Amino acid sequence: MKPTDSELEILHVLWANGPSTVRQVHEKLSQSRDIGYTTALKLMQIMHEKGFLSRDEEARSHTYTAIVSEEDTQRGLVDRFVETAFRGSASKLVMQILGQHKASREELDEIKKLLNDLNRDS
Amino acid sequence: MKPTDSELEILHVLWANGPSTVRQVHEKLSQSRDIGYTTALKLMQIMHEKGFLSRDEEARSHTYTAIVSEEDTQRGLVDRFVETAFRGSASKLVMQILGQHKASREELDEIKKLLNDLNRDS
DNA sequence: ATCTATCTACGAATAATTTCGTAGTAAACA
DNA sequence: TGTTTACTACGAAATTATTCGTAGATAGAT
Repeated sequence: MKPTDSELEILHVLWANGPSTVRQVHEKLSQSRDIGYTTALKLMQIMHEKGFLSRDEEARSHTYTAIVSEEDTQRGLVDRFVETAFRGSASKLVMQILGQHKASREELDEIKKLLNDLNRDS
Repeated sequence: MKPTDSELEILHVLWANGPSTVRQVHEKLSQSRDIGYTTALKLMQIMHEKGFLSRDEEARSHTYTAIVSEEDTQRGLVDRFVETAFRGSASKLVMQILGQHKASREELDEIKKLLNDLNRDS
């Protein structure tokens, strides 16, 4: 299933920092936007119900861990996005990005290398 | 502002077919999913209010035209998507896609050409 | 002239998401 | 021991998106 935008914010924190308490996640989120503690709590509870997060209830403050991987999640999101925004044409999406200079010189080189590797295989 | 998923469906029809009546759009949408006529109507009315579509009310069946361009819209969507799903790293998104073999050989070649051109400019 | 089909407008139900307040409980502290 | 602090659970409000039914008007057909 697809995480919502708010859920993604939380996943990013957990992916970057590893298993965390609500307090820790809330602290991180607070750096970029206004959000109440119980809002973060509720979101993480819901994500636990949905199976996005596991929860260690040993300590009084539970520790949450992302069950879904960053790669798998992003793959799903990209699939959906390509479908809705680009009617299935992934290459049009890539062209859009590259045309926008959304990547630095180094990144472009990295992408080029990947492309060459792909060509070699196929 | 960002069009919703349903609104994007309609925009895609208008971008592909040019100015159309609700009837025509509804017909197209019906090909891919179940949707009532008045649902399509309502959506297009809302999109008109939001400024996504212009409307010619001369005839009894109004003719709607996409005001926002496909490119601009997609640019906005990509920006947002890169932000929420990839924390701002466009190149990670590109790598994701290319790694997924989501593009055909020809498309890959086209992308490579674009990359070369970009390198030349910068 | 009447009936039928087609159109718009509008209200409202439903669902999904986001938000936070309150209550209850346990721990830490004075 | 009593008070303050920190935590979870839960309910529910607010918002946004999606859906469609109904009413009223107009055009076209009989």
